[in-house]
Amino acid sequence: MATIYDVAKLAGVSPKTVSRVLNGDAPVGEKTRKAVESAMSELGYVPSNAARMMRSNRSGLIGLITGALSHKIEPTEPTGLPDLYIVQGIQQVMADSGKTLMIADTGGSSAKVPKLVRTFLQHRVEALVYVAEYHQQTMFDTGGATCPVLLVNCFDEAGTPAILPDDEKCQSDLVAELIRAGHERIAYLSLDPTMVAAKLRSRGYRRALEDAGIGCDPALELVGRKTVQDYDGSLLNAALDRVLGLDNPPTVLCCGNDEMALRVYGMIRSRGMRVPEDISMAGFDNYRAIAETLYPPLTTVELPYLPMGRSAAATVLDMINNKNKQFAGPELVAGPVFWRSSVNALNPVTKVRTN
Amino acid sequence: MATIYDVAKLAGVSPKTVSRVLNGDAPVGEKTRKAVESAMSELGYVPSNAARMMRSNRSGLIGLITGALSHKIEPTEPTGLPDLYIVQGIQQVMADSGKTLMIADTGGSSAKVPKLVRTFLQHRVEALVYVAEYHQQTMFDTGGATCPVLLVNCFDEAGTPAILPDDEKCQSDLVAELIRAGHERIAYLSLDPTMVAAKLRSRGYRRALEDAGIGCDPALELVGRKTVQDYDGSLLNAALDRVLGLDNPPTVLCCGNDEMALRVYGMIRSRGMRVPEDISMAGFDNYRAIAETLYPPLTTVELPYLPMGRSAAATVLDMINNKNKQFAGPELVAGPVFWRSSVNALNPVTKVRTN
DNA sequence: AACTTATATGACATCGGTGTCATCTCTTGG
DNA sequence: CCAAGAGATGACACCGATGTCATATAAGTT
Repeated sequence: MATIYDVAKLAGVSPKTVSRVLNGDAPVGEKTRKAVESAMSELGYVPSNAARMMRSNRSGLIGLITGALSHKIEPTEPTGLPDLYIVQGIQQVMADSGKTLMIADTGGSSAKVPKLVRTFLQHRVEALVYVAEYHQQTMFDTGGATCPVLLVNCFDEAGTPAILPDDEKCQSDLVAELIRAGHERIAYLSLDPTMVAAKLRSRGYRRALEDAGIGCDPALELVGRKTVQDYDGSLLNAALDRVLGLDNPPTVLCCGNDEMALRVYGMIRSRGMRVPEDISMAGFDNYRAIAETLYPPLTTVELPYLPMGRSAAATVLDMINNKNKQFAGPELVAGPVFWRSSVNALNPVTKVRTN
Repeated sequence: MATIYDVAKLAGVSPKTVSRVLNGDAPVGEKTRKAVESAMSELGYVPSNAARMMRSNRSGLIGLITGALSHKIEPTEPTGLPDLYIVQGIQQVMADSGKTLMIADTGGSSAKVPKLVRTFLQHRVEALVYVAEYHQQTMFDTGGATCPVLLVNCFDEAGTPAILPDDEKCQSDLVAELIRAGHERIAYLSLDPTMVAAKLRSRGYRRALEDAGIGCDPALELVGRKTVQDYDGSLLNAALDRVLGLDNPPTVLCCGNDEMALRVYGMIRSRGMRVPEDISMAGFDNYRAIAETLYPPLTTVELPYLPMGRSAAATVLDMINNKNKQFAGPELVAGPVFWRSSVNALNPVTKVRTN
């Protein structure tokens, strides 16, 4: 591979002049520039990043650690691949910034993380980004890295800067829309409450009710799924029995996510009820394969994973450029409500968004 | 960041001795090693890959270019994300080999490729891998790279080494199973014949018939989809009319892919026919969301994208280690037939595989 | 003309490792 | 007892860029 010396010799100039042509950081005579440029293309010269970096101490690399590439990508499990979207968002912004993204996959085992971090540090990445597959608390072992670290879709006790989905606000926005549409008896079927997202969504549900001055009825708030593995739906069925059997039953069922809504659609129908005439339904995630395919299409709310990725990339670049700057609390990113026909509008409302 | 000199000074030895401890390439006294190791951990020393590389001229990097991260990941479009699986496979093998994979995404525009290649060359990648999103012919602009180049899921005129899915053998294997099950009138509804995969699958269909001594009936081979965008299904419906109206109609419908089979299921039913009692069905891709969910479950065949990725990684490593070695023709990788109840067994057969 | 300033270029050291070669100290066998 | 070989360590140059400083020429100013 040709070096800057080869180019210099062929062009009849000093290596430093070639360097100047490369970087444009000092004036170079027109004739000299031409000579250097033709020498470079003749030799197929490409500057070595390694050599460049030794001098400047800036690698231009960002290390990204994720499990996004290693899941089973099975559309039968409607998880929606959030981390892949986040990685996309990060990639988009980085590509424009001139930094190069190094992506390492954990292959599903977090035990590999320290080794991956070490490799990144050997490459002198300017920052480390860790993307989790769902909203959770983690312990990201930075192996004593001194570079900026950003967590995405997760957070830790130490208060490392993080970009998080605003589950609470999304749920609250959705419930607020339901209230605007005239509903007051709103039931909530939550996911496993040990999940961070489930807790936040429930809180958002309650906050929307309180903000509207309606108040929470504990009888309307039930757990619809106990563990991530509990797929038989018996818990959900029982919860549904209980809430529909109330003296003052709900007019809307808010589900912890779209998949649960899909199941509830079936259970509602097998009870001889219609959506939305007899009861309205709402989901969470805007998992299109479900929300748009169901009949009637499902009103839901979306966590903006792509924007989260983009925001994460912007934050990282900011951290690199302003090393001293303090980054306060986690950044929360919320997404839009998608209003579809699964909710019966008791009041005439302005549509929020139909697509 | 601590350097090897800092470690050497703290441990009271020469930098070269520290280097020896790092690489284990020469004997070091027990006491000296201990001293060096504790100095390293005390300083949090991590060797600089850039410096290391300058001397050894081996970057330990593999460049991967793909659009896998940038698609719309919409399970409503049942494409199956082949390239993402391939990337996974490559990642798995690379992680074990000690090489670091640099992944660059084209963001859907192939115009970015030369720039990405250039960035990779600056990092002195030891090989370049290009992964296409579907089986196709390409022109991969290597920008005069002198390192090994491998194409995956695509090929070019120049005969660059490539790893390809064996569409022909997969289709032929599937049809051979249908014949073993006693079928002789086998129709084939192909994808757009301008697609490489469609041509190969049709060829596999014909070869299986010829190998079995049955011979091809042109009336049984029809185009079911003209362009990638043609989703209204009118062409498919017409083709179905034609083939079902034959004096000697087929006993099986082989579809260009599982998605087409899904549509045909509906069209068959709306004609009052049952699968498989009145007519058997087969697909292609083993796109689980469809093949396992349909009733009855769909017999189909799978292109082994993950193994293709693993094979690609192994090939690349081989190319790096044996620069002189010649790599003949593209490597074709085939996958298994999944035998499900959409095919009526006219003969008693041994099951191939039910899951 | 003398002086300032801008433009254009090169010499040389340096970044942090590793390859080469030299040196020194022990063993060990003849 | 001494040569030969193994083990342990260091001095020094080098990989390919760029930062610093020096120098030479041209152009503009008083």
